[in-house]
Amino acid sequence: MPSAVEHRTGSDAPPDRHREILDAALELFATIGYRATTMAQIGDRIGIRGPSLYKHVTSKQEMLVEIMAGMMEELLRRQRAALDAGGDVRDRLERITAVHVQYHAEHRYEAFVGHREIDNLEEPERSRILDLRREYESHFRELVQEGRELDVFRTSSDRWSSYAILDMGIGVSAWYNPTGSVAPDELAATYAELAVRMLGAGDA
Amino acid sequence: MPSAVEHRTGSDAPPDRHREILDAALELFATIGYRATTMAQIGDRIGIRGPSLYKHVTSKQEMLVEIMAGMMEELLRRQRAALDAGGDVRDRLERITAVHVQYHAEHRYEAFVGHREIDNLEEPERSRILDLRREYESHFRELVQEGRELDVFRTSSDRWSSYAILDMGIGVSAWYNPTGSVAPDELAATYAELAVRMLGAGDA
DNA sequence: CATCCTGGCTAACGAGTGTTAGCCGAACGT
DNA sequence: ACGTTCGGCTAACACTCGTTAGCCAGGATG
Repeated sequence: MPSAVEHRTGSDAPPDRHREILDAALELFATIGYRATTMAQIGDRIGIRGPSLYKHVTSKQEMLVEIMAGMMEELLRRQRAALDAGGDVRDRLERITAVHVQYHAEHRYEAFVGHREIDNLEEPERSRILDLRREYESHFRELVQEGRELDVFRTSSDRWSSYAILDMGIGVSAWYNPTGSVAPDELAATYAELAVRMLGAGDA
Repeated sequence: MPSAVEHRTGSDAPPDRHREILDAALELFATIGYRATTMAQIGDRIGIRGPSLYKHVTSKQEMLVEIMAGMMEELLRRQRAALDAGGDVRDRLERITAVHVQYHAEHRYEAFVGHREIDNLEEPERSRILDLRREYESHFRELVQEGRELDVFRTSSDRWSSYAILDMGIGVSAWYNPTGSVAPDELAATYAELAVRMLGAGDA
């Protein structure tokens, strides 16, 4: 289920301009930033002029909202699925870490924009998305805490450890190269292992 | 050696406008971003008008250059000192990790801007600073590699592990609260421990 | 006292940009 | 055939913002 529609080859398949525009915008937002991106540039990417975009989207700001809300909701959805799959604390922490990293590799543009452009969202969307993010982060913290109380994890601070895991995953979206030789799920598994080792529950 | 000059209390002590302006700019760049920050806002912070800034700085872009170059050079300086202090691989890795984290906590604005605004630097400054960053990162990777070859560290990839350590430190600059109860050096020590555990060299 | 320098100010320019208005050709339904 | 809708286009508006020009008060300097 690829989210990008590539070059129009001829004139078959319905263009789905809305998606096409959002994909172009996403790439530009990720590459040069929301404020630096102009409507004309987005139009260029799909071969139309800037003002023509308004036949398909309502504003630049709304495009950012759509991208960021979609990103955060999808991320939470996957995290919840990982948690609902059950297992012991360590299993669940490995799974949500893997989900976290895999998403940040597979959807590095969405993830990168999702973290970098929050302050360019106008209220009330900004607060709404920050709430989602807090919920997302809290699942890591609660799991680390649970593991520590069960003596599965050893850590001096649930908060710092969970932030460390979160941040090393977020970092992936900044350097991951999809044309490289490492697959997202491979990277995810490696990072999950790093995380549990960090929490003092390595397989030694 | 605090870099910020706070509220003018009266009219003593030379204002050192240049520093004052850079500090105001830094705070704004970190808070709302380089492109979103206007010269008028920077002026507001120190009680003068936007155009008056040009009596002390040459341009907005040059302020960004000064901030980012200063940050990266200072970071490298500290890292080199940590490496030159010697010790075995594990000692050195713990030390550069601690330096990394401590700087990102103590100078979270500089660090945050340093990573977020790179693409807003015009060439050739951008390339120059990216070179410094690559050098900085390579020291982590080389140390991880050295440790792995000596069987001190166990890791499936020097590159990924070192990126993980780097990114969890960078993340600190985004969430660290200087008015909180945790001191930068305390956090640094904790993260250094997390790092070596991650590399399979925990004290267990 | 006269002069100059420092560092503020306002006014204005010029470039860039999101968005709106209004036009028009092509495809399509009836 | 004909009207309507879709989705392009150009022109233009409204506004923001970095930067420059030019003025002036006040203190330092001779």
